[in-house]
Amino acid sequence: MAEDVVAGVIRQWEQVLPGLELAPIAVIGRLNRCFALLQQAADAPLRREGLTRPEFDILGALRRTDRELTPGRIARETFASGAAVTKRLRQLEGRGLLTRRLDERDRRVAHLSLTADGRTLLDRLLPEQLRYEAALLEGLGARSQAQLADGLGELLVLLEGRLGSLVD
Amino acid sequence: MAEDVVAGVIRQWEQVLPGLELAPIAVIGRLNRCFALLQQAADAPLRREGLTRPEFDILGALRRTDRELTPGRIARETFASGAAVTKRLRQLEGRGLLTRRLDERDRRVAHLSLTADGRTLLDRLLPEQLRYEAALLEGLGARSQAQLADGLGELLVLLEGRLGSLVD
DNA sequence: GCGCGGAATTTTACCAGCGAAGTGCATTCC
DNA sequence: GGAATGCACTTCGCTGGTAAAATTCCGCGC
Repeated sequence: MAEDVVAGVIRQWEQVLPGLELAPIAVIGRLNRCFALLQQAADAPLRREGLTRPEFDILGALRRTDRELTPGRIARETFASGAAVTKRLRQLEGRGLLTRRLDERDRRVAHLSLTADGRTLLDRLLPEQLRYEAALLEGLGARSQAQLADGLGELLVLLEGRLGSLVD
Repeated sequence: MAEDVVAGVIRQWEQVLPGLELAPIAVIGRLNRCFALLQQAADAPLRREGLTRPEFDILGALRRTDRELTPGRIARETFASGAAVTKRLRQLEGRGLLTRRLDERDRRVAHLSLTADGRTLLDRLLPEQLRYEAALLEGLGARSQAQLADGLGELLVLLEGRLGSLVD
């Protein structure tokens, strides 16, 4: 079995500063690297359509919840800051992928929904994107994949819970 | 066992667009979220010292390889673009954490190394950072943690190999 | 009803990173 | 030896992100 970069890094540390508890690197370091590589690799189909991953996430959130969402809700749904969402909405609205409807009762809030174009684009792009991602993960084998998904799920629960308590 | 956000997302998709192969989301979607949360949470000790994670990585690369490195080497070692490294080096050099020595044979290249200050800072910060990360992961249990590290390692090997071939 | 607290969103100012172009240098090849 | 090629690094212009302030508005308490 080939060795990944991080294993080498860990060995270096052991040699230079022995006695450290390096286990976190094995998880967090690898996670960081995987993310960096995936970001480069995994969004190719999106980029062909001129979409970034966060933009795609917004379209996806609208599609899968299957109703209008407010900017604030989208921000929470996609783990993004309000300001970032504002910019992305403007961009997507400009491309005609979604529309904005003002609330009559509370005029601070807007309700966003996919246009026909936006919906068509997403419905075409999502399966393509999923196939592409599946191809990337192919070498893993179903078993490892499920195991990895489980582990990440546990971690996610943990982090979601812990955020705010340990943050300092 | 509590459920993570992504499980909910997957269920939504199943309901709205049944028949899609959603397995990749279980891995890649979770990985993305974990990364986002970790980035917020895990770098608190670094930020207290006014360091970003990529800057810390540079200091770490110099410390653990235990010799001078060129900017290019650092870029490869830390998975960053050349331009990004240039900026970070300037920053770190300005703070007196590392020094630049010009090569005499080839005056294009510089050799960077930690100053005493930089080394002291890293040697103090690294254990602190590791303890902090360990605390974040604590709830996982050693078994899950090792399993997760393994899975991520496999994935990393896969991605390292595949990059360049599938990128389009 | 009127003002105040606070919420939802946008705007502003700024910073980090990227790709591409630029600079300076070594080396190769005639 | 001198042009040509190509490398190591930096600079430049731009895009996209954030934090904090500004804007707009609701609804409560008096």
